[in-house]
Amino acid sequence: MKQFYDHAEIEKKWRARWQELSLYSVDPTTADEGSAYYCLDMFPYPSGDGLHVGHWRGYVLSDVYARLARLKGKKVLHPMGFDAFGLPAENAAIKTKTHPKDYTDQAIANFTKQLQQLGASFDWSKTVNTSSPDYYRWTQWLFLQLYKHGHAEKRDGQVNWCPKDETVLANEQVVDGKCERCGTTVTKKNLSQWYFKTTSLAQELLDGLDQVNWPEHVKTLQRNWIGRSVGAELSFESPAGPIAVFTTRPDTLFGVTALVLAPEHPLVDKLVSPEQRDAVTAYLAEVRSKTNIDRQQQKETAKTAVFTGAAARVPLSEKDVPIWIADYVLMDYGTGAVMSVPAHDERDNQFARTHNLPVVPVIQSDRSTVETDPALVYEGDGVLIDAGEFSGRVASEVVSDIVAAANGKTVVTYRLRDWLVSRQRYWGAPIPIVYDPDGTAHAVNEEHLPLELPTDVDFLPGGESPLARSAEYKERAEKLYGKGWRFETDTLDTFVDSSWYFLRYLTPNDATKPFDKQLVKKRLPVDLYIGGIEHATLHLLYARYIARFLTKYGDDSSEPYLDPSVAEPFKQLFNIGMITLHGAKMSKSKGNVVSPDPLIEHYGTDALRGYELFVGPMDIEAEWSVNGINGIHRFLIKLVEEVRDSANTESNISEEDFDTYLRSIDSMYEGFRLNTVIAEAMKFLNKHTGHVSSEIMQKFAVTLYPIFPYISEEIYSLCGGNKDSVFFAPWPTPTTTVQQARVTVLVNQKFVGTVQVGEDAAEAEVLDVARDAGFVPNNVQRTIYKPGIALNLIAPQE
RNA sequence: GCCGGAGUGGCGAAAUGGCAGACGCACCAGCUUUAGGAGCUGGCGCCCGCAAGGGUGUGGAGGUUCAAGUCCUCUCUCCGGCACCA
Repeated sequence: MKQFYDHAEIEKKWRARWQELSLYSVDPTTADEGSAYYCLDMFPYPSGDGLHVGHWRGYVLSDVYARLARLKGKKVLHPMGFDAFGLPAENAAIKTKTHPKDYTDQAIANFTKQLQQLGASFDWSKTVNTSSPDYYRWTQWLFLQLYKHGHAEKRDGQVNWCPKDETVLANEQVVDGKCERCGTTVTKKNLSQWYFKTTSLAQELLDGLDQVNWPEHVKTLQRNWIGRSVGAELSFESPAGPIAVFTTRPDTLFGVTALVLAPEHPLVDKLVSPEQRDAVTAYLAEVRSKTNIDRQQQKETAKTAVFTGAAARVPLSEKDVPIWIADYVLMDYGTGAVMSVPAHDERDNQFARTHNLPVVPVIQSDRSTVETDPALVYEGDGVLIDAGEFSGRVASEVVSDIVAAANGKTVVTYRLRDWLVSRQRYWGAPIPIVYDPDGTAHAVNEEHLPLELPTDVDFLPGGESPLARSAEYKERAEKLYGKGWRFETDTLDTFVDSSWYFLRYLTPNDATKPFDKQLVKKRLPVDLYIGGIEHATLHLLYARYIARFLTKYGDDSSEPYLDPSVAEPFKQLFNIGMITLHGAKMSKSKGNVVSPDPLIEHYGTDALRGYELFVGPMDIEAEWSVNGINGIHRFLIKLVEEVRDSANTESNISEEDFDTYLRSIDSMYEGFRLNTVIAEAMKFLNKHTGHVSSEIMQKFAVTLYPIFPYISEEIYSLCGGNKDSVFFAPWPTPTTTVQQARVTVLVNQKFVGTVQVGEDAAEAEVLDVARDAGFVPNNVQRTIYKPGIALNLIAPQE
């Protein structure tokens, strides 16, 4: 049968035709607001390993929606580019002793070729490459705008350090205490680094989630990551001055038995008494030697801590409590100081019991009144006891009174940390900062952008940026800015590159500005963004932050860089389920990569596209098994055979039949249920084999085109489709009216079947239809009709 | 611990509260054959039965309803995320 479906021939023919017609190249300026459709893939990191069948799934999915939108009359922008800076290229280059640029350019060439095999409708005239100076000059420009508005700043702090990659990492890049890229256990280091102040937009980032059509679990991940909590800041007097304490439970103030500071708290040194000096010094040294992992593991064990020798006065109660230092208190959350209430907080309780501090219950509960076990912690609500003038009142109801009486203020705190963007690596965009001879930072002049990567360096990592070893880079700074001036030698996190690429796709070659504000307003937000869940708290958060920044701040005038309508850049997000093999994500290092090449060779691109979608629901992980592709292939063969036969067959397909099919797949396409779209198409063909007329087949081909573009073109043209390509065909619309209501027929309260009737059908009409369907017994005495829902027939029992 | 999501044949999975298992894979039987790991026809949840047919069935226990995989309550298991965040 194969001679009738020569996929290689068909693909070759139509690929050439598409090329000739420049079908997928879109001028973004032509669309009006209503017809613009932006279908975006999370752009890939071009690794030398190439594409596997897992990568395919997302690109096929986005292509389906790009083509579908086109058939429905949209002016579709469907670009593809490369997130080309980053560690893997650098590491691969080190390993193979090539330059990262050569490695990357080659990988991009290879990727491009492989992406073209997909038969996807990418507009390659819009492509971007983040490692190209034409692109990263604008990444640097972006940094300078953030700097100008106080959103980029350099500061000392304890940072996550990956000893293997020899670079710092952002909080989001540390997963389970390990480096997201290489899995090495992350350690701490004190370094002066550049940060973007994501925390200053935390509330906006949280609120914006309510406006986007994203999967609920992704929104939840971001909400958890931002981690808003409302509490109060109270001031405790100490010998070293007032100490601010953040708490979410001001109602437990009277139960405070200690004040605990983070080891890095600035007042530690001033507070320590001479007798405790040695003990504190030893403890701080011990803390410094611990990794994050060590520190976290104490959660289950005892809490280490040391007494400072000083005391603090608790507001309102005016009691004096000891001041301790413990590493379970984090300097970068809240104020770095915690009021310890062991009776009503699990951690404080562990701490207090380890160090023999008193446990004082101040909220009455069944347990605390009856029991005397200090290990019992009651975190719920209740009536206050031993709480001065507040005794006898309900804890949750006196929070604001206590805050006011203690001269505190209500504050909101976030778990989100600022985004650490410095990297001590070579293959990234140089941070456009120059230091004067005194070491003061200055923005690089915009006319000096792009600040290009020096090429005269050995880029082996060594704990400081390879850029610091470049003689040329040093000379360049002095030449431009004067003797003793030097450039910042760290490079930017690659997530900065990818935080704005979707803006650049509209004007990828504009040498005068990073993006066109008016065009962006017209084309964004992105209508459909497709990518993996792994970016839920990385890329998606960073890109939202940058978009927020650009819509909030502007050049010199009051006008923002971007129209506020783009504050949420991704209107709809779809998370593509990963393809696994033997339960694991495909990767070359695990050796479980399935290449698409032999499958394309044997079954064709269309069959592989279809199978990628048919393996299961698109948002669910799917285990790869090659067996199923046969079924898709057989369907395509049948399709071609049907076309061969259709010239001289009489159709037995009513308009209703086709419309029923059409309505089903329409709603399935809408709901991303592409596995069932394919199932419906199979069902339709199976049912009507031998009886599909050319006319119906033409329409059928259009409905299959988003998924199977090559074969659809072929059968469309064989059936007399009179356009150059299905691309210009209209999406079929139903010609018949639908029978809206499905009415249930019951006899003596017992279900006998359902009938389809018009939405506002009268009882008599429903009864007629039910009788025709054989549901109505002869001896019906009475009928009860709930319009549009159920028809109950009462008949005497035999 | 907190927050999400999911449990349906041998497998991937379908099912606006209305005849569970569509569609496909695998398997079985028969046919065909120019070889088959090709094609065609039929069968295929489980139990009883030669069959017609009957019973039973969507992790478990209750409930709502004429009717529940679907809605409600409780519960078990698995997956994902966050977690010493005050």
